[in-house]
Amino acid sequence: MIELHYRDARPVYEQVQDGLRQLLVRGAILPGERLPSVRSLATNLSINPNTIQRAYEALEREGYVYTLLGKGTFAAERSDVKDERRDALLKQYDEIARELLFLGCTWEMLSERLKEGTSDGKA
Amino acid sequence: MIELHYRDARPVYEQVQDGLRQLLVRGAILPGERLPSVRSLATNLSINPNTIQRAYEALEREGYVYTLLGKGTFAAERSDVKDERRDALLKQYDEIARELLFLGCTWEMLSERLKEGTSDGKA
Amino acid sequence: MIELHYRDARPVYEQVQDGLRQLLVRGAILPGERLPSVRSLATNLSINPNTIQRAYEALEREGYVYTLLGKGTFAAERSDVKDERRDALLKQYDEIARELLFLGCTWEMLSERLKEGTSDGKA
Amino acid sequence: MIELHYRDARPVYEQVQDGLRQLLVRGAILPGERLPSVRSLATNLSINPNTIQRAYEALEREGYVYTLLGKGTFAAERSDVKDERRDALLKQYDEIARELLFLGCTWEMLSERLKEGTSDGKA
DNA sequence: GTGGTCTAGACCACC
DNA sequence: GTGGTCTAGACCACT
Repeated sequence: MIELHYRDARPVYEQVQDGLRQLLVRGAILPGERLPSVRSLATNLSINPNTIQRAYEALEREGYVYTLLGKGTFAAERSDVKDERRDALLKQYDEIARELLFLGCTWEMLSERLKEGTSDGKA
Repeated sequence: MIELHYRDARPVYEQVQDGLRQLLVRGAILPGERLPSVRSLATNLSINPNTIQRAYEALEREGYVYTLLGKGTFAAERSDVKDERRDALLKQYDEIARELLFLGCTWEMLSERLKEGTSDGKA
Repeated sequence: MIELHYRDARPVYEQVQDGLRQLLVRGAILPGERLPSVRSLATNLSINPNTIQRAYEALEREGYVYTLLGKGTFAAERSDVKDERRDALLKQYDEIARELLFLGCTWEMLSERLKEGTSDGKA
Repeated sequence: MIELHYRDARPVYEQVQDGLRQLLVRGAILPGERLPSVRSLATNLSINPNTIQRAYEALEREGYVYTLLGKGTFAAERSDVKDERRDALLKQYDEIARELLFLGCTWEMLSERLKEGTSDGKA
């Protein structure tokens, strides 16, 4: 379901978070569907439940999932959220990029960072 | 001192903000030095003082200048706000880019936005 | 909805900002819900739309709301911006306080400022 | 000259930074006076020169000292800097405190943090 | 003189 | 309809 790379620079919880987000965005997990429980996913990936917990919390913060206490974690209903979130993020992206360009960063340099992030982070 | 382009997509206050930031980062305005007063710069650029005020406010939030009531606005003391700020911004940049990539944005698309920002308009 | 005190030392836009933030944090305005339009809230409180605008702008910077051009301003989706934001602010708080204490401020003095902020005026 | 506490939660470089700042603010090191070299202070305190270096950099960022390449690090000339810096910091302090109070922090809680920071960080 | 706030009213772009 | 920008001009408090 999710691939982990321990040689990766990115922390494990971030890899879990990204993996799940990918599944959610691509529709592999449908709105309303329950995500695997923290403990089951932990044993499945052979990592600490705390790490899974942290990823779930981050995803909830981002609006992709919601948690019902004692019932589990579920994929967020409205996929419209994505569009709104994307627009809001793009606005922030532009603002930050604008300032970085003045601080000596070239757009090529920033472009590079993007490409690195795309390649599943195996770098 | 600062050039304004009214045909530009970017709002005037942002052009002022960028222009001043450039002067600050490049050392054309030295740490501790007083920036032109809101009113004088306004008449100088033939725009409304409110617009200058807004730019100064943003620069203060960003940490490039500080302001003393009744005395004026001054370039920040610390010699390397730049590096500190750049590191913090890059972190945010990575986080936002990572989520945008999963929200369906391609890195080519984001790269495109960067290039546009380098030249002139924000559109 | 929001009470304004014109005799207050705090500027009006800050009172609006605080009032809305309180409603957002306490859940009186739910995530995703639309806030009143700039103009409607302005007439409602009998103040200028520009003042409301400024408050909305600040809240967006703080992460409590996001805005869609031509559609309106909405409460941020993520359920716990609060916790995230509080942790970040506490870190900044500690850093600033530490330096202030060395700059000759006593903790009693800073404590005093806090109490003043709790009740009404900023003075 | 400076006391270090290894059981302290605060990192060593921060303790060095605070210790030196205290000496500077209290006038034990006068404006223009040379601070001990990175290496000599390092051997004196029996810690890594990198740690000292980091503290010096932080102090320069804060405006308390300046560095002449190859000559050493010196206490900043104008003690007026302190007042301006203090005012700027107080403004930030008020703003952050204001938001924290809305996020569920009580002023008693924040006051506590201040007191802890005062007691030489031995907690 | 300085910055900071507020108003009234205009115009634009987007939905 | 919505938010976003800008102007003109006023008033305040601080130095």
